[in-house]
Amino acid sequence: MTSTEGMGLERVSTERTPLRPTRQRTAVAEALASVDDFRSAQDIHDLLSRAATPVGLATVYRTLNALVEAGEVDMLRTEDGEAIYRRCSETHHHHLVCRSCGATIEVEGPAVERWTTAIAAEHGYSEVSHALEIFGTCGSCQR
Amino acid sequence: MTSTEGMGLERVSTERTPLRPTRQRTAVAEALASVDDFRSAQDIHDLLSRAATPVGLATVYRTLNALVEAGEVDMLRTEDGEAIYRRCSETHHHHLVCRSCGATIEVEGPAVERWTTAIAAEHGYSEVSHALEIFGTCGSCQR
DNA sequence: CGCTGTTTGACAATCATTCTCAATCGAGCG
DNA sequence: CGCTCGATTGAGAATGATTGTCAAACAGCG
Ligand SMILES: [Zn+2]
Ligand SMILES: [Zn+2]
Ligand SMILES: [Zn+2]
Ligand SMILES: [Zn+2]
Repeated sequence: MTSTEGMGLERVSTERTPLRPTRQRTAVAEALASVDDFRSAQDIHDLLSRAATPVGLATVYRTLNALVEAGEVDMLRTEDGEAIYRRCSETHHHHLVCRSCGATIEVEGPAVERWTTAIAAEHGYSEVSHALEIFGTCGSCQR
Repeated sequence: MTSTEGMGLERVSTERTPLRPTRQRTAVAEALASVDDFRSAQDIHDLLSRAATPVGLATVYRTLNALVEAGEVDMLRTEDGEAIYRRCSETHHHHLVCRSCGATIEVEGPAVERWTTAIAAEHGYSEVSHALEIFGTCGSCQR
């Protein structure tokens, strides 16, 4: 929660080529940390050009993907297929997203986890993973 | 299950502008009926040009979207954001998809339905909907 | 300082999807 | 039938997100 601290950017990808914590990579991480809902790569890019830390669009995409790989951020797709990103907790969870303002809440559901693996096994599927998002209208957007 | 019978294309969209069952619209519906896994719009288009019933790409997209609107087909997105479509049962369900060959199984989970609405209500979200897909490697693709 | 592998970013290239719009179709009508 | 008019089609252009290119800028190191 301390801005960039603990984001683990300094040690992204414990395997492979250890990424170097450059100015632009930090900037992207900070931008993500400064908002609490999902944003598109272009949003982040705009946000950074508006501020005093311009970062090339290509770099924003590269960094975002690296962060997703590293499990530092969650990525999901809007109705029309655009990728949106959000800084999330490291543990497995799902999202309750406001369809109107984008307010996001992380939720956990052991029952769901159990159910999906059970169903998959039941049908002989292995290496199971799943994607679950809940959409609705949040309290503030209601009235 | 009887090829095109009961696909409801003849009465798509009971509201709005009642769509006319044209040659190309029927062709797309049949193409979808002939496969049992998810296919991209381009796949359908190729499939139709290969056969003796060419249908313009734009029309394929238009028809597919119409069918989705009408709730006749399910659409979901691949990892890289491409839209894929599948003829499905009318009732609410989820998908267990083979990551390798695409084999799809429709599954139901009352528990999940209950959980999502409960969680949403708990956080003051209304007009709740959700998206859940399960991915894995099917039995045949295992060995 | 020079050397070398990494990172960047302006710009071009991809690619799925949508838009345009003139040509074609088809159901109802005289 | 043959005509009319809105619905439909499709070739090709346009859009827009994402990725690829590659030369220039950088960073750690001897
Ligand atoms: Zn809201
Ligand atoms: Zn889960
Ligand atoms: Zn389905
Ligand atoms: Zn399979």
